[in-house]
Amino acid sequence: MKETTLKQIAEQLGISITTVSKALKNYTDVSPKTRQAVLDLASQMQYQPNSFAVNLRTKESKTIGVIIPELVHHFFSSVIDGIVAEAEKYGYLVIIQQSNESVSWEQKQIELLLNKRVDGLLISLSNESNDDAHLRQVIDKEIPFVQFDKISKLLGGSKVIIDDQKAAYEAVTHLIEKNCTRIAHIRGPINPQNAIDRFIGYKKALDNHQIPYDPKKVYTCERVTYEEGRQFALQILQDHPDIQGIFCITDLVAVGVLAVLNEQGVKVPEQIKVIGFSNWFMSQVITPRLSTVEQPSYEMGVAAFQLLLEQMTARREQQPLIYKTVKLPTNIIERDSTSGTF
Amino acid sequence: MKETTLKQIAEQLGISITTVSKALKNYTDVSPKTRQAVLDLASQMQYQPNSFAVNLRTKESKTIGVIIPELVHHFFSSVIDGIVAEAEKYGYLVIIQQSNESVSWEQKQIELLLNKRVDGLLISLSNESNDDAHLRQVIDKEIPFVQFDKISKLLGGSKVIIDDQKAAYEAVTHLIEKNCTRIAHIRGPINPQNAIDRFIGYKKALDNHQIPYDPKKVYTCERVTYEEGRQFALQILQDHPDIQGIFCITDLVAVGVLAVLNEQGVKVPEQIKVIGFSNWFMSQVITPRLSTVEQPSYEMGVAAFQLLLEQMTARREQQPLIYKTVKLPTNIIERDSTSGTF
DNA sequence: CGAAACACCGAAAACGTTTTCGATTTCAAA
DNA sequence: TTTGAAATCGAAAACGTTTTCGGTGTTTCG
Repeated sequence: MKETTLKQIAEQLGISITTVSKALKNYTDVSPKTRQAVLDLASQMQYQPNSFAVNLRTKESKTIGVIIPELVHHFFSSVIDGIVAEAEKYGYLVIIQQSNESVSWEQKQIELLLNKRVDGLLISLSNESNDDAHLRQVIDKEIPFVQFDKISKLLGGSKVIIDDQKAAYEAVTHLIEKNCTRIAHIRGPINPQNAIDRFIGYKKALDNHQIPYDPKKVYTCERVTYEEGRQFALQILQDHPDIQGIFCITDLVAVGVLAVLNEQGVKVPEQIKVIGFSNWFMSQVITPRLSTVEQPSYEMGVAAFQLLLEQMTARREQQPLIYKTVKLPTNIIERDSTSGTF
Repeated sequence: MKETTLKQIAEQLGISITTVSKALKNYTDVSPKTRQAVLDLASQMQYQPNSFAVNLRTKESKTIGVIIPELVHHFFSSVIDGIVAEAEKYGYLVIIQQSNESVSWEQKQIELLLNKRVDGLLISLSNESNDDAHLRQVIDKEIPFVQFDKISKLLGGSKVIIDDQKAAYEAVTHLIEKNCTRIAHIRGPINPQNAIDRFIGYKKALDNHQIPYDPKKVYTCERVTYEEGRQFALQILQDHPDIQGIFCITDLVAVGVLAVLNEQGVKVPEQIKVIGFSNWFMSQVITPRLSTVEQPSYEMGVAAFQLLLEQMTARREQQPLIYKTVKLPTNIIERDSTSGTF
């Protein structure tokens, strides 16, 4: 009925707890004979080390924490997928907490996870997080820590990102190559680095193709929703009836735009071309199928865990933490919403 | 630099560890004066109990495990959302593992979580799981345990489900009320209880409305994908050119169906009406917007945790576990894909 | 004034493991 | 036969907390 412990095995075999422990952990100072006896009895009694005791003794939980804005986003659940899969290979379990795009929640979740004494932390910042005081403590305490996707450039630690500027540049260039010259951008909120970078990429692409930048053609989302996509689409039709291309901060917004254009009888891609970002699953099943920027979400999770693992092993060996930044490649996926030229 | 411990506080104050511990936990046998002194110093030194030690001592981890087939499904991430939110209220953290629809993985994940000594387990079965031997051990060990959504009727423990038969009955009846008489059903795999129940609901609805059941109009998915939706749609158009309604096991499949009908120039809902299941986010943004059965996913997560909590507290108080089954209500959401009558 | 009640505190055990370090035994070499 | 090294083992401490139980010292009441 009760759980098997080292003590029980030791008593049954008439040897010490120490020897049992050593036998199970491949120490060299235990004879082959006793080792075998221990192994046999242990498997027979279905011995499982008590992880509470192991944690206490080793000061490790073999658990990492992940904080993301929202789980119910295809991108994030896909990143998590990658993290969990990679973590599993090394015997780590993953605890996921959501910040709900609020910096105070983010703060709270960090403390929760630190109290649970996770071995490391993976964070994608909330849109609200322009200030990073609550993250400083993580750095200061030397907790292994890596940021992914939505990061703070000012903050130390490892990072896994895509080249948002380049990706946005390519997306807008894609529109330009289709002969779009009047191109609007529905951008993300002010704080997040990736919204900023994509906006810069948009401007650079215009600039490099001798298209004048017009701030009136830029619309700023607050919450990056389907609804906002719809609203801005209407707004754009009203403000710029001659618009030819729309570059959206994310597919969700682009889908909202497409819905409105569809309702208003505007033909896509014949009259207006639309490109999104992130390649949500949804994008390939709507009509017209949405062109977008593919972002390696699963791979991002894998890479993030690997960087974290480096730090965790460094820490175990009392060595200074290694901070790296990994940039993952993106690529344009051309579908119906940008096909053909004007 | 080092973590604050009870010992440090005790030494600073010249009292015993015992008293410090009691002061922090509202024991009655410590004077207000010393209590205050302890509280002050503790907050000043930023004392945080070492959870490893607490776990070991209390034999609780304040952590629960969740096993789902796949995270990257809107339904499941939404359930998880509910679980995490509710768990947080009671100080529980959540570890999520995926079975990838494979029974051997499911087995493996259960063992992983049990080894980590989670206080309870929440499971939604994989499609493969017709056999439940690997779950018996959980029941036998008296681990608090509740199944949700995809359950095994044979297995004990608490359960949170919807009334799949009723929901499917209503969905098909909805089609019939729109004057559909020739109705196909794209069903789920053979094992999962909910696929079976929805199929039964489909048959009952036909039966109750004097429509003969035709097994040729039933198509069985193996992996319940968008692609399968497309394939079966083509098949249906070929087998039953006069079909009027299609009831799909899930929205994802329905979206595949819609795509094909669209490509083939079949008008929805004018020529064929389609209804899905689960109300994925996608369903309200495609054209035509998909009618579906709303399934309370977030609420399912909340309810599942509550049932688990009941068991966990019962267990802590050495009382027999309470097993309950909760059925959550569903309702039909009518959108464009079933609007109008023939 | 004596006894009983009360308020406050601490020693110690326990949870189960890992690891250090010293002790013992064995065996080959001198 | 002695010596030294090698092989094998175990005692004990440590990780940090919780909780039982007994021990003071003080107050209250008959």
